[in-house]
Parts: sequence; structure tokens; C-alpha cells
Amino acid sequence: MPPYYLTTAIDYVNSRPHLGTAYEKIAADVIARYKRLAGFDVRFLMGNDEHSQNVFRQAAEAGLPPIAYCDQMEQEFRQAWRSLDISFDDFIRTTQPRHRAGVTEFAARLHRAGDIYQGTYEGWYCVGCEAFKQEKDLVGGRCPLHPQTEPQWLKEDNYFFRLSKYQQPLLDHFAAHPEFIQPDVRRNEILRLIEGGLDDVSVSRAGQSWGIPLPFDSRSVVYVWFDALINYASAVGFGTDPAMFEQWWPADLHVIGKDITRFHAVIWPAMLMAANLPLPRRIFGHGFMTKDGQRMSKSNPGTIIDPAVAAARFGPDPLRLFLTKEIVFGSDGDFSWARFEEKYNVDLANNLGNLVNRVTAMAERYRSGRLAAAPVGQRLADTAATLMGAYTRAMDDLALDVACQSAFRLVDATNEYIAASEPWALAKAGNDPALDEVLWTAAEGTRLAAVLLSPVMPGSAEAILDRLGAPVRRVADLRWTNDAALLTSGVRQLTKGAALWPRFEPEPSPPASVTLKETVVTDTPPAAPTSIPAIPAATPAPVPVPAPAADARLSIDEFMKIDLRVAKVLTAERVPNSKKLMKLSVDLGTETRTIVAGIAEAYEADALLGRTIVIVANLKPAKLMGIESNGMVLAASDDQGKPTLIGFDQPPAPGSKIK
RNA sequence: CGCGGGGUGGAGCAGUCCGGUAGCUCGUUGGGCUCAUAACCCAAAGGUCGCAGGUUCAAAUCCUGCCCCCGCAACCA
Repeated sequence: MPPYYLTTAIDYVNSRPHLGTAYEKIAADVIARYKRLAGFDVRFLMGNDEHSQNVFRQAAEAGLPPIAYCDQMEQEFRQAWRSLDISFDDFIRTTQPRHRAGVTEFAARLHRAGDIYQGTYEGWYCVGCEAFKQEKDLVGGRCPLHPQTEPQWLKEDNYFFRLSKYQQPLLDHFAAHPEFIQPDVRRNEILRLIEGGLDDVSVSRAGQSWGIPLPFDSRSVVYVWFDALINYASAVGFGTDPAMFEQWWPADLHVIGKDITRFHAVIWPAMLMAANLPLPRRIFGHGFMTKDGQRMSKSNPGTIIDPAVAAARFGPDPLRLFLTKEIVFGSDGDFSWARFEEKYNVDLANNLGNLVNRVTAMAERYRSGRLAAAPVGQRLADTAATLMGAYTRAMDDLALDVACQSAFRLVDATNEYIAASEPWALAKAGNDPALDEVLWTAAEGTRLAAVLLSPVMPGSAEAILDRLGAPVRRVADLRWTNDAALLTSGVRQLTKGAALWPRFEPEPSPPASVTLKETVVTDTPPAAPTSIPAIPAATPAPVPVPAPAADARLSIDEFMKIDLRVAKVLTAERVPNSKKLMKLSVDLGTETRTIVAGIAEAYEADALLGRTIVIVANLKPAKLMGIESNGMVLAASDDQGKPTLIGFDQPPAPGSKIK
């Protein structure tokens, strides 16, 4: 069997997986499963990226050694992927010995090749932050967070990768391999970037412990992104198992997000050239997910969807189908509960599920479930042949959405075939040969649709094949050459079971007077499913509920550290060129303060004048759009991030303490 | 001139690279069927393809200008 090695990006472990990361894994999983179906020896790699300073900090905050924190996160991620039925063959962590060995070897090679050289990074360094600061981040020559300490002009010894040297070789490679980076928009973007000239890049950080030491200078660690990219090689034995590496490298496909295409399409290939290794065959930069049209972001909690919650709605397969079929692979896509439910009803309840139901019901009713092979109806056979061609072409082009549509056209064609051949009429007329042919053909059309959909909906495909009494029912055993055709031999025992996807009946919509904007949007489904989906995940996993922090409650002393005060707005003006910021001067009784608040989207300046508000009075100053803010205005935020100011029924005197 | 995405029947989207009858899903209307999950099948209505110019025998598609919406970053202390 020819090998096929594909990877997803490895994930930062400083937050739990969300629907966007899940989308990437699902898409890659569909490709992996399709390749297995097509007869390839597939190796599907995923993993976690652990050597980031954020992770180090996050662990410290959680009071854990970094590695223990990463161990925990690994379980979270594995659990999430299991609940989505992701069939990865290997899961790499950048803290594993095999990866350290790979990175060490890689860095040594580039160093030997003369493509890593020592340089210095110069800049302002704040001892308080333990970080370099850009000139623009300093306020009056001081770090805004540590105004007492004098920033130092530091030179840090740093190692650089000679990326500039590979500009022309990269352009040559792009010219010779137009399919190297897809889709085309990404390719053009990267081409322009390379044509614009490439600068050498820093590949090391000095004075840090959380990372992989440079083999030629143990005082420095490998920069996290350099470290991370090498996972694709180290996972198949680079630096540890030459025979294995020989077998799997180069990777056939890197599935990544569009935000990291430049790392994968520019730096990574250049690194491989420098190491004298073959380049991956294809890189695909998929788009991003939005929720109800809004970018998923942490500052907008209503947009964050837990993939396990989405999968728990109807089971993992409807989610996998929705993301694969409804989003043009390569473009951005939107998720909304309403659309998800609609597509569930249309595709699964009405069409595929109903088809399985009517086929098995007719088999039971007319033939006690037992069907013997019969000639296949020509009109369906012709349609099926066309659709299978379209399906494989689409899959091979990574047009996953188009492939799904082809599969569903076969579902439609089978439904149409049944309507046109009217088996119920044949039964009444006692036309047994014709009835046998129609029942067999309909069962075969349905079985074939299940095979085509098996990469997208593996658990469901097995359930369907089972009911159809198909000769091969386990997804892992399906082979394109044997199973992807309308069969004309054998005897089957079909079983009608409970509906695979019971129709979802939405709650009656709220009164029309409630405008959508004011409806609070949450990240949980609007209503519970009316019945439990019949198809469990291959590995049923309980929905993980985020564990509440052990005891996050404050003591009264801690609370008292926060100085909340009543303040009266004296002046208010929008900060020029800003979208959200309003500059306020407020009366605190004893003094007048300038505060910059992110409320300009919700409040007009005039409406704020004279208003009594609540502020945090003892916050460290911060500079926003060049204006120093001395406090924070308290406001409630809805899930869309829109603030509503706190008010009083009787305005107290400015300066009053709040507790 | 910060970067990027988008404007196509009532809703949500494809099609735009490579010009040639504007397509899909939902919804609406009418009909059919009764094997099936009020499902399925057939048919119909409904579109100045954001606006204005230009190129062309021919423009949703190519060129120019403009308008509008949405992300990201700057800015949510």
C-alpha cells in the first residue's frame, strides 16, 4: 500500500480546544479516512505545542510544574478529539524525548550547513517584565507596568537562520510545484511575500529554561516556532529512527490554519532545504470559523463554542458533516445553532435517515428483510457512476464540501429512484422480479452513499451498513476497490431500527417584538434535542464539564484591596481614530481623574455628561491610544461585548466608597 | 492610504482565477405519492448578481472609480 502521511498543526496548550481547532482536526480526519478508504497506508499526526512562554506562565499560575500542566492539557485535547471521532495515528508533544532529539539534530544540521549564525538582538529591556520592549511601548522612556525601574538597553546573543538565502530556491519550488500551497489565495499571498524579500529570522531565545537547548550553545533555547515546525519530522523518526523517517518523509499534506501559512510555506520549506531534506508535497491553509458572523475570540465569550458541546447536540457525525459540507474548504465558515439544526433536519433526518428507514422498512414488509441480488436499475447505476467520479475528483482536490455534496446527490438520486419506480405499486401488482430489482437497487444506492460518507460520518456509516446487512460493515475494512460500486451478488438480511436521526423540532420562535440584537446569545444550544441520537460516538465520551477552580473565592481582605468609588462624569469625548475608546474626566470628590473606557460603541459622549458611574480607583495607570487612563469604569458586558454602565437609583456623592 | 474578507431571488450560500442559458439549501405556492421520520417526488413563482463607467459580438465574471458591511491589529485596565 502506498504511504500517505498527513498532519494538522500542533496546538498551543494555553487554552482548551474550541470549534475552530476542532474544524481543522475534523477536516484532516476526513482526508485521512478517505485516503484509508482509497487504499493508502495512512499515518495521521496531531499533537500539542508545549514550549511556549505562555504555557510556562499558565502553569505557574495554576501552581503546577510546566510538564504537569502539559500532561493535563494533553488529556483535555485527547478527550476532545476522541469525542469527535478523530482517527489520529500518533500524537506528538514537543516535550517528548523523540522531539527533543529531532530538534537537536535539526538545529545541528543547519548550524553545520552554515545557515545558522550568531547575531545580537538589541533593544530596551524591562527587568520588571523580563522582556524586551518596543520603543512604542515605552511611556516617557519607562515601561508602563514598571514606571519605577529604568529600562535597560540590552544586547542578547541570538542565533539567526539564513532565511534570506532561500528566497530564490523557494520561488523556484513554487514555480515547479503549483500545488505546493493551496488554496490559490494563500499561494498568491505567500508569493508576494517572498518576492518582497526575506529577512533572516531569530531562532533562539537566551536565558530561558522552558525549551530545547541549542546543541551548539546550551545557554540558549530554540525559539518556540522553530521547535514546533520540526514536530512533523521528529514524529516520524527524524533524529531517532532513520528507517522510519525514510519510510514516511516527506509529508504528503500539512493541514493548517490560514494564519500560519507563512511559517509553513516559507520558513519550514527553507529549513528543510537547509537541512537537505525533501519538502512536504502539499500545504493546505484552511479558513477560520465564525459564530453567528463574529470571529471567535476569548474577549467575546458568546462566540466560543466547545466542540464537545456541539458534538453532544446530535452526536459527533452531524457536526462533522456540517463543518465539512457547509463550509467551502479553504474559506471562512460560519457556525450557528439554527443553521446546524436546519442542516441536521434536511440532510440527516429528511434525506439520508429517511432513506435508510424506507429502504429497510420495505425490505421487511415485502421480503421479511431478506434481499437477494438482482440486476441493478440502470438509471440509478448511471447516476451513481457519474457521482462517484465527481466524488473522487473532489476529494483528491481537497474540495471536501463538493465531495459531500456528491454523496448527498446519490442520496437524492436514490430517493428519486424509489419514487419513480414505485415499489409499493409493484408489490400490489405482484410483480416480483421488478420489485426485487427495485429493492436491491435502492439498498445498494443507500449502501454506496454510506460508503462515500464514511470518511465524514464513520459511526453513522457503520450503523447504516449494519442495517443494510452489507457484506463489509466496519469502516476500517471498507476499500474503494471492493465496496464503492453497486454490487450485483449476495444475499442480505436488512433490519429496520429506530430512526437514526430523529427530526429536530425547534422551539416556537420568540415574539417578533424582541429584536435579535437584544437577545442574549449563549454558547449552548437553545433547546435540548427531543430524543437521543441513535448513533453513539465510536468511543462514547461524556461531555467534559470544565472543572471549577478548587476554591477561587476571595477573602474579604482581598476584596477590600479593590477601591471602588462613585464618580461623576465631567467631560466625555471620543478618542480620535479609535473605535471603542471614550476619554472621560470624572469627579472623584477629592480629585479629577482622566479615564479611558472602551464604551464608545454603546454610549454617545453627550449622554454620559453628568452621569454617576462606578470606577476602580486604585488601578495602575495604563496608556491607551496614547492617553493615560487612571482607573476603570465598571460596566456589564453582554456576550457581544457591548457594555452597560452601572447606575444608581439615587446618585451618591462623588468619591463615596463602594463596598 | 494599516491588513484581510464580503455585498448574487425572502434567508443562508456556491459560481468570479479561465467571460457564453445565474446554481444549491431553506422558505413560499400548486400538484403527486403513501414504502418512509408531517418525511419523499414533480412543478411553479421569485434575481437591475452593491453603484457608475469602460473593454467585448457577449460581463456576476475582465478593467477603472465609488458606496456599504464584517473581521484582525492599533484600543476593550
